[in-house]
Amino acid sequence: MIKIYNTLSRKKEDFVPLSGNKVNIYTCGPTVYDFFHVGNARVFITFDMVRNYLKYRGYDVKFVQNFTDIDDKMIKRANEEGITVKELGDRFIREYFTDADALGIKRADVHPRATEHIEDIIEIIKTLQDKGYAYEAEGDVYYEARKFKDYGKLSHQNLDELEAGARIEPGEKKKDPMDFALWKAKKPGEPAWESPWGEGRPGWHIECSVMAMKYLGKTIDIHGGGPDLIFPHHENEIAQSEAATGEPFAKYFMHVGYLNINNQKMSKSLGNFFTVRDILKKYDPEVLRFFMLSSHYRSPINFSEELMQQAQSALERLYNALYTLEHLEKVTADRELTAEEERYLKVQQQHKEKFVEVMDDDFNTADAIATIFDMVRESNVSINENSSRKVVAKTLELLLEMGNVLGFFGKFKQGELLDEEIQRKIEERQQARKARDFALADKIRDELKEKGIILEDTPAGVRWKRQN
RNA sequence: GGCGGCAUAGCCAAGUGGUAAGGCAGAGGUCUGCAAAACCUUUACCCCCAGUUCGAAUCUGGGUGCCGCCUCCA
Repeated sequence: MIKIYNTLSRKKEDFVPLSGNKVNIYTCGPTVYDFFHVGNARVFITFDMVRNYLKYRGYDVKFVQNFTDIDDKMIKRANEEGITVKELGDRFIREYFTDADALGIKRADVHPRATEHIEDIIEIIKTLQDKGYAYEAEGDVYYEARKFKDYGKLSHQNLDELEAGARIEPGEKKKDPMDFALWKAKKPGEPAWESPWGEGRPGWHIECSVMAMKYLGKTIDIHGGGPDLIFPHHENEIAQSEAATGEPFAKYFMHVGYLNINNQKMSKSLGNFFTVRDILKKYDPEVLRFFMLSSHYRSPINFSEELMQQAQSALERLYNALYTLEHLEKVTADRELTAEEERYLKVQQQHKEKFVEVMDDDFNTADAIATIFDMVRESNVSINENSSRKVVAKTLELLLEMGNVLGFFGKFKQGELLDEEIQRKIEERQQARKARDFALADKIRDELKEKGIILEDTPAGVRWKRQN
């Protein structure tokens, strides 16, 4: 039984989908006004992992992640760049996919854009107005928070407490500080759409309610996002959606922990801001992914060069085991298993069961990675050139299976062949070694290293791998 | 002021009642022409104090420190 920590109850709950083995997930995607940063990346990677794992466990997952392509930041940036909001959005949606693809984040089933759902948004706002939850004020439309009696159930605050901390901006047309905009009247120079309230654009929160509902139905199984979305964004989504449909908006809310820099929240004003694009200049994307999944998704994590280095070394250990197994698969004999090998496979099977057990427990990827390391040690100790090929193949298969669930081992190309020239060089070096001409042997090894091929001499022959 | 989180080895990080997984780094060793990889050995008063319990890193109370949300923010 999979357990998920639900922000609504602040408890781990048994995961029971609403409808059989179908699971609908909606996560709040980026506002596409810039490259996304490592904090965003953590959220995307986390939900990619969640989605993978649920599929691995046999669920039929439908995954939707939106692009916010109209809001204050979009307008501001577009003006700075002297381009339209549409052009800005198009550009950074492309950039999103470039980085997300690199990180091994799979495409959602639907990536809806807010600006392509203006009609749907207007419909819902009208519904809210008809039901008495929304009011118009000089071309703006606001949601009246006090009308929704469950307001605050996600962030576990009551309205009066919230209101004590709230500010009213000068010139606001709200009746109450906790009310929030569903529709904003056009200001000079802003993109706008026709509506029953005049020209304007949607507020931020309503887009997610509308798109989630449109693609996944009135109630979704899992809704997720970054920690700072709990309030007000998700709180407001609940208020809008549940007022409009009369049904629960989402069964489980999952929120990822912060990614900090030097134990502080990343922010542009502190100058501790890293885009994924920058990180990938220095590190392999999979290292970033490994780093993220080395901690539980709800824990805050610190980002630093040192930790990236550690992650890189750790990942390398995993890859080394893979390369060794692949090499052994070529040189071992195809024969029946020994009793010892049967026992070994049983132990490996237990590691895999442990992997599933800890992943079932609210996606404990840190523990899951530990089971992969356990399996690797077992393999390194027990498997060698005298092993049965079946055992080698089975080990490799298990490792790849577990690694792939977490999105690792994307660079491991099984059965990859070196081109003939390199192959010839390796043989030439072996001849030199046999003749004890180590100067030549080392020279060849260095030459190949420059081409990114690392040679390692093992009892089972020469093993090669690609650098990084 | 309201709400919440965190504190485990040099670094990172699992672990919610039975005396501490895993990784990185360090030291020593084995193997090896060298290198690499791998393996073995080695490193923890679980922030402090009190309590509950046969037994607590794990539960309770108090304290200290750090962080976050309550305002756009992943």
